[in-house]
Parts: sequence; structure tokens; C-alpha cells
Amino acid sequence: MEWNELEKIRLEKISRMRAAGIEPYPTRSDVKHSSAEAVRLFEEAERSGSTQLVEVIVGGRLRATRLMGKIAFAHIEDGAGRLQLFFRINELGESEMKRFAEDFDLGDFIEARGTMFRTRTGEITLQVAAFRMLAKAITPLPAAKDEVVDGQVVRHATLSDPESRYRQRYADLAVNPHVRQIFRTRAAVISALRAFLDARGFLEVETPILQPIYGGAAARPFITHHNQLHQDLYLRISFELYLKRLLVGGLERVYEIGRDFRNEGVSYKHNPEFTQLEFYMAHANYLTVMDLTEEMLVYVADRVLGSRQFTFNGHEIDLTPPWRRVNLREGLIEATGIDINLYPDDASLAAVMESKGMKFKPGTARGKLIDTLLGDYLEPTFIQPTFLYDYPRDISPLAKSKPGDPTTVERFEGFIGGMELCNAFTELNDPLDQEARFLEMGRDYQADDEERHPMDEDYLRAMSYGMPPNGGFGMGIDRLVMLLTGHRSIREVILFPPLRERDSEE
RNA sequence: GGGCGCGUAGCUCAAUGGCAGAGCAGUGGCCUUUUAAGCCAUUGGUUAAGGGUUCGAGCCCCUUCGCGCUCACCA
Repeated sequence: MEWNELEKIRLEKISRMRAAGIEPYPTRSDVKHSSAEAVRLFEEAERSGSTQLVEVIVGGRLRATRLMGKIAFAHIEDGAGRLQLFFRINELGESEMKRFAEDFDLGDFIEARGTMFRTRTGEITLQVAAFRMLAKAITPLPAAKDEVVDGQVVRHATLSDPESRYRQRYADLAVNPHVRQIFRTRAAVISALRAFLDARGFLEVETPILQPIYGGAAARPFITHHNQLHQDLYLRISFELYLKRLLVGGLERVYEIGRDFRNEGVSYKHNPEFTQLEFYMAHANYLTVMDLTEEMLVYVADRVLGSRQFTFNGHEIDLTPPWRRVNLREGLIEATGIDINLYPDDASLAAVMESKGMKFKPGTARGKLIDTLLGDYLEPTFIQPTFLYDYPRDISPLAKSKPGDPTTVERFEGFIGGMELCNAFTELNDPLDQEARFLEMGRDYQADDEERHPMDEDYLRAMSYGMPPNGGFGMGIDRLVMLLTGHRSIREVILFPPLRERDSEE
């Protein structure tokens, strides 16, 4: 390690402490109370009129000190909040007061024991009878001072450079309480999703992340290699094909929450690894899944936010059902004037789009053209929760056809805040149809080998044993957390977002 | 990958092409109820890296690195 001037000073303090027989990193902590508990115990004693002193042992990070000669005030921060400490020479003696002033720095983890009282200004405070170092901080925290405004801690000049915040997320978390809150919310969202599905008889399962054949989505995979098997493996791009195999096996309602990996570009709403929820439900269909989606997201919002309304990107969003439901064909007619049913092949749709001055890559297949249209003209307009439904068959190889309409499948995507959040369909369970779809996809994507939807023979074999009719659902958890925490960048809701390696890391 | 922008002290930020600065943090003092405590003094810089133009570059030009925004890509 290379230490800067500030750090060298603290290293000297460590030497000084050790020379005095004091261990700056003791093995045991004797902390018994959180800051919040200490305050609560004192308030209870006050309320009951007890004359008994409230004695506590608290511990936390030193966040502020106010040294005033023969007395000193300090604030420590722990997981539960902040607590003011009061040091006085009368109780501690001259040498301990000096030790506090000389050896203790902002950022150190310290332990303090004593009795609770109220200062003249009314702040509930620990009168310190004894204190010690729990863990010396060598590197100063990247933050200036705290201020309490209306009961909220405002931290001044705190770490704000996004690169530093992501590279040193530990420092970001240590210094920015609102960042810690994002990840508490994230955990609460996942916990609520589990509770919702568990209560409805879903079984949580784990399927392979390393897969010999990737599938369930159209994306370039990450490739890795198993040495002993002498075999290349892919990091999964979706869970879909494995979860549906379980329906064949008689697990009628399954879900998985986990990581997907897609070797694609990053953006404010794309990360190469992201967290996905997928569930599959026997005897459901895309309409019943739509209802369940509304119910599930309201449940999550109620539990996590205590509200069905929230602000995202300057929009007041309301999750209260029923959500708007837009037929894809009708939506496109309204937004673009193009009726996709009148243009049944690549060339005719491309021609009409060109006549309207729309931009797209030449030679794009019809399905992808339609996807471009909805991405450009519909998705950004779906601010309030909206289901877009009935997708073209040729971009939905795992969805079941709509009865009486062979070009359309029973599929919907849910949008909130102008962003795709989830994707669901009545799952295709006809193995012969499925085989035909794989072959069609093989043709459409032949030009671009990496994006090709590979044939999965074993998946077809599974389906050939008989798969119950079912509805399936996939949702990006990161995006849901973005919405519920009001962050427009996916990196804000991922603890350690990927960054390029730097030449010299300190 | 393309375009635009940014990178200055530990942190947050200043600085017409003309002496690299402030606040906080740090260091040394004073201070027995403070709370962004206060007062006095003070340390701290390869201005991301490298090259160029210029009497003179943090500032202008080129290259490289990193980050952000955006476009492309991403059913």
C-alpha cells in the first residue's frame, strides 16, 4: 500500500497506541446496544419516571468530534443511526481526555460505555465513562461534516464523483446514507416478491447458470470453459427453458430469482449481469398472468414503500390496477399510422417505414422491424403502467399462438416509466410447433450467428413428454428497484457495477 | 464502436493564456453543554498521463487512460 500524508499520520497514531500497550484492532467487541436502543431505553426510563440510570455499551463509527478542552462532544454512527457522546475530564481524567483528542480520528470504530442523559439543548446523549478503539481507520472517509436539518442528517461535501463511488462502493455506502437505503429497499423488494409467490404455492428453485446451450432470450452470451469436461459452457441469458422443464416434471408453480448474463452494451437500463425473476404457472395464461402481475407489483409497493404511488424521472406513477392495456397492432396504428397486418413480410413493412422517413438497418426481418417500431414509438410513451399485448409470432419463439391468428402470439410486456419491466406469455407447449419455431429462428438469424436462437433438442424432448398449459413471466428486478427508488441509472441500484480496470489502482 | 462533455489538495469546488486558491478534513495551540461548535496559527498540488504551440499552459492543439451523457447495439 502507498499511503498519503493523512494516512501516514494515522499510521503513526497506531504505532503510538501499540507502544502504549493499546491494541487498535482488538479481537472482541463488547457492544451491547445500538444507538437507537440506547435512546429508546432512556426515553422509556424518562417516561416511567424511573430514577435508575440507563447504562449502555454502544459502538460505531466516529462521525463528528467537537473538542473543547476539558470536555468534548462526538457523534458515532451505527446501523441504527447516530448517537451523541459526551466526554468530560471530571469522569475520564486528564490522560484519557488527551488520548481521545490525540489518537481518535473521524472514521474510527469506537466503543463507549456510560449512562444516558439529556444535554442542555435536549439531545439524548451518552455520558462516557469509558471508551476504547475497536478498529482504527487509516484512510479518512471522503466526507466533510454532518448537519441535522429537520431530524435528517445532511452530510456535506460527501463523495459524489460517480467513478469513485462505484469503484469504492464501500466508501460510498459508509458516507452516503441514502445509498445504503437503496440497497435496503432492493432487499425488501426481493423479499416481498418471494413472500408473494411463496404464499401462492410457488416453489423457489435453482437452475444452472452454466449451460451447454443458452436460450430463452435473444442475446449474445458470455462463454466459459470447464477444464475437466473439455467443454465450453455459456453463462445463462435466461432461466426459461430450465424452469419450463420443471413443469413437465410435475412442479406446477416454480420461480427463480437470480442473475442473467448478456454480453451486450451497457446503458442506463442495461447491465451485463442483471437480476431477473421468472415464474411459470401451470394452467395460467397471459391474461391471468397480467392480473397476477398487477397484484404482485401492488403488493411489493405496498410492502416496500407503503404506497402505490411514487416518483420516477419527474413523473408521478400510480400502480393501482387496472393498468392500461394496449393491443400492439392497434397501438402501432395509433402511434405511427402503420397497420402491421397490412405488411406481412420484411420487404413491404420496410418499404412503408422508409416512406415515413423512419430509420432502421437495411435487411432487417419483419419481427425486428416491429420491435424497432414499438421501441421507438410506444415504449417511451408508456409512463404509467401499461401492458402491451399480442406480439408477432416471429419475435416470440417460445409463446403460444393466438387462436385463429397464426401470425400473433399470446404475449405481453409491461412498461413503467417508459421502460420495459416485464415480459410474459402463454407458454408454447406443443413440441411440434416449438421445433418449427426453432427452425424458423435459425433461418432468421443465420446472418448473425451469435444472436441465433440455438436449437435445444433436450428441451423439445422434455416438452414431448407433455407440458401442462401454463403462463410464464420474467421481470428485471434491477429496473423495478430503479422505479421504486427513483433512480434513472441501473448502476445506482447495483452494488458493484462493472468498470474498466484502471492501470494503477490505489 | 460513434458523438458530446468532464478529470485541479483526502472530500466538495474556484482560478481572462500571466504568482495554482477557498471551505471542510489534517497538524500545533486556546476553549467545561457543543452539534456543519468557535477563535488563532499552519501543512498539503507531477492540475489524470504523455507530447506540442507559446516569452509564459490547469486553460489552446495532439495522443493515451478513466468516468458521465448520448447514439448504435440489446426480441
